[in-house]
Amino acid sequence: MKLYNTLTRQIEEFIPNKKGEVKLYTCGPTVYHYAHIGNLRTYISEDILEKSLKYLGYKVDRVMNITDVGHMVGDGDSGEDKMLVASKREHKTSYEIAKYYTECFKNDCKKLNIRWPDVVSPATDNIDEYIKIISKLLEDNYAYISDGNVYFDTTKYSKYYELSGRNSDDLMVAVREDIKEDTAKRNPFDFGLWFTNSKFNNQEMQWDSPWGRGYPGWHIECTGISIKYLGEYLDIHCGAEDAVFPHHTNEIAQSEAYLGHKWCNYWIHFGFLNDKDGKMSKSKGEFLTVDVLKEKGYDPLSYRYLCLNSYYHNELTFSYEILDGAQREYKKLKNKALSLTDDGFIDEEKVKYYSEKFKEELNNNLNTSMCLTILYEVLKDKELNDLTKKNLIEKFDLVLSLDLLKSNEIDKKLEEKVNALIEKRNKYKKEKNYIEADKIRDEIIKLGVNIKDTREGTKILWN
RNA sequence: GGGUCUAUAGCCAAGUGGUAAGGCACGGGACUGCAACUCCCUGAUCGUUGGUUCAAAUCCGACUAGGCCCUCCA
Repeated sequence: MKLYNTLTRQIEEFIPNKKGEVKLYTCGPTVYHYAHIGNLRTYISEDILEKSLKYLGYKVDRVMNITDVGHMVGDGDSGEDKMLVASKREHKTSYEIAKYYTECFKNDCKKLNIRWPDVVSPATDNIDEYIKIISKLLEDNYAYISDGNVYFDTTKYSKYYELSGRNSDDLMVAVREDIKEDTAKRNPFDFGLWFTNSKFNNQEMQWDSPWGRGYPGWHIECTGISIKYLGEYLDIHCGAEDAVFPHHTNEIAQSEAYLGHKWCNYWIHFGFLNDKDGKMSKSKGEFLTVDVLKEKGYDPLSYRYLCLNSYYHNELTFSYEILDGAQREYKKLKNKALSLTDDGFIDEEKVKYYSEKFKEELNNNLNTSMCLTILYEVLKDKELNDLTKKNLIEKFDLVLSLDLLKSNEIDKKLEEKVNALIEKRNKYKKEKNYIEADKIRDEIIKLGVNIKDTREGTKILWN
């Protein structure tokens, strides 16, 4: 399987540490608010990666963290803790906030057919692990204590800039206007491992540690959770493109300093979903959640289809025009799949042929756009009978997860009502009273379904 | 200022040296009493500009435009 590795900046053959097995770590969400669809794009991509690896025959151990210990607020750093701000806003404790938004995130994943990873661990469940790692980093002089906090010394780790391709001379300190430089650091790019003394002094979540009561830095949680559940050798670590620096850069530094050897061979990063003004955010513009899309009449899976129609690393620009297009495409595709019958016998040779083609495209850096093309090819292939097509679509949907063969729940009462109206309409049609017939059709459309006249009679089109 | 990624028809998008996949929309046709369903047909020389090559959307350089990052984010 070929994947684009940020570490080497090229597409390379993926070779796991242990043949046939993949240790996969994916950075999870910060649960201080609802996730917008841009956030969710990353998890769709990770879902595709996990399912593709499995489809290709790998055994996959996947772990994801939930960041439930606060960092900064909103899209600017006004010096308040995110969890704390949410607590005040909703009159709940930080723990209640975390629990609530974790559930919301889980529900969004369900709606988008994102499989919930086997291990999902909240940052606050692993404090002992962080303390163990930080203690060793201090022992080995990779870390130091200053002004009550523990920092990682980035000058002690020679490959610090390997992932991001930067160098210390060209980085700007506190580049954003509202950020103040932390003067307790020895070097400007050192980062906090444990805080007992910071601007978030009213942090609700605090724990005892050898360095005083406080809370862990942001980066240490992924290192701690990953090593705890997946061991010292990781195959793939992924996240959105904005995590390359500093988050993943810092993770590599502290993990390899702690372990004393190379930690993870493949780093995969996902492109953003932007709007016209650039990066989507929770505080600017429309706050687009899955539920907002649903309220506007979009199927969440139309959004999944939209994401699947291009490479995971490409940026996407969101607009309703694009989503409308994706929904149209998705609905048409699904209608075609659902209209397949169980006729014929399964043509094993053809199944093998198309399955291999599909695998080849997954192997090619997860070319999901081509996977969809193959799906269209299967539907168009005149030599294939319906049952063979169905069989192939079922296989492809293990990865695509677009529910292509799953007809929507049919409301029995509604069906009876619509059938009665169709009968009435057919009477008028026979009498060539098209005015009344059209009135009834309008009535049916108002009930939320469409109808289609075919040679075999009038059929109901469930949306 | 530096790093990094991207630029293909109205829209989404594949293609990684040999004369541009696929989908949607539009238009035309078939079917239909009509139709929102279905089926058939139809479109681009690849941001600009140099260079390498027998041959470039594909490699190299410059330029232009845009995204992301430089201690919040997916």
